[in-house]
Amino acid sequence: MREQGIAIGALARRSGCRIETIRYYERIGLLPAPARQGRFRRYAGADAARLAFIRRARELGFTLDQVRALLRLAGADAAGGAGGPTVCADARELAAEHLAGVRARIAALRRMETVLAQTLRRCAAGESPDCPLIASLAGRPPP
Amino acid sequence: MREQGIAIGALARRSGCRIETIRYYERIGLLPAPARQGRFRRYAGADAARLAFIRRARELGFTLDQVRALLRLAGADAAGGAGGPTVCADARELAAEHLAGVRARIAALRRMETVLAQTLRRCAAGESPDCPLIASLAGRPPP
DNA sequence: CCTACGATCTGAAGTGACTACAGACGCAAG
DNA sequence: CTTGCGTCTGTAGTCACTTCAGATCGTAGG
Repeated sequence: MREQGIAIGALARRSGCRIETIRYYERIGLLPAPARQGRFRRYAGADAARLAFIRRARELGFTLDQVRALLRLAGADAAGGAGGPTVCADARELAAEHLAGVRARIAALRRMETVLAQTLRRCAAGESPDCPLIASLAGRPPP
Repeated sequence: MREQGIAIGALARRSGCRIETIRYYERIGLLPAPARQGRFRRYAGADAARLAFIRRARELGFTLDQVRALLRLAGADAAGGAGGPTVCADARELAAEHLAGVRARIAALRRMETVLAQTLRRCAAGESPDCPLIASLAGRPPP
């Protein structure tokens, strides 16, 4: 058995994470330190699965601390036993909180979008002597 | 003339920025170093107006670099002259780019929201043996 | 044989926009 | 006298990476 697992570059390609990100996750303890062949990291299937989990969670906008918690829950889940419903309830709570945050951010961005789009329309109309965007930022309200 | 201008705390209250933020803006050159009375900063009306401009721009989501550019444009605008239309066109371009970015971020957040809400519904239903959220993060797709 | 290349390694520093903290100063009221 | 307030300076911490400098290794080409 010469080559067990894959190199970090291969893992990066497979996972869509960058090499530096993978090493960063290792440094902060999100990924375990993998096996080494000489000085090179070699990743097994479990490592790749864990990284894929992290990546999906990140794509949903979870913070790394939340990902850490979700990984712990996933581990408790996989360990089996009667914890199942508790695990799901905990995960649900975490996700619900995160969803609320996402919705708040959407709302904030939409308010920005509305004002920006409105101001830009008045800019494009070009009826004012001074720039409506600059004017409204300067606190000279539109008539 | 004993007391010219207002103290940093008063400016913070008036502007809605925190004291530390005001000093931070000064450090990075977004606000000019104000006059001093002894060791205390004293802000004049122009400073307050500039800070208000910054704050409104930040509320619309512009980055500090964009705010810097907008301030320069506002200055050029106030200087008067034939630059007016050019200034407005530049500001419009800046804002249009920013608006596109805001819309992209809204779209990304909405994708997250959709997936999160969907998964949470399946979680709440509680029909699966394992947690649907954990399962989907682990790459075990829903049936 | 020498060299260039690609992949990897380590450790440190930079990003954006603040926020927090430590420790000192000066002035007024109690 | 001491307490408290408001301010000062300077430094470091946050989040999730990204970038950089400089070293090391095996292999392929000339």
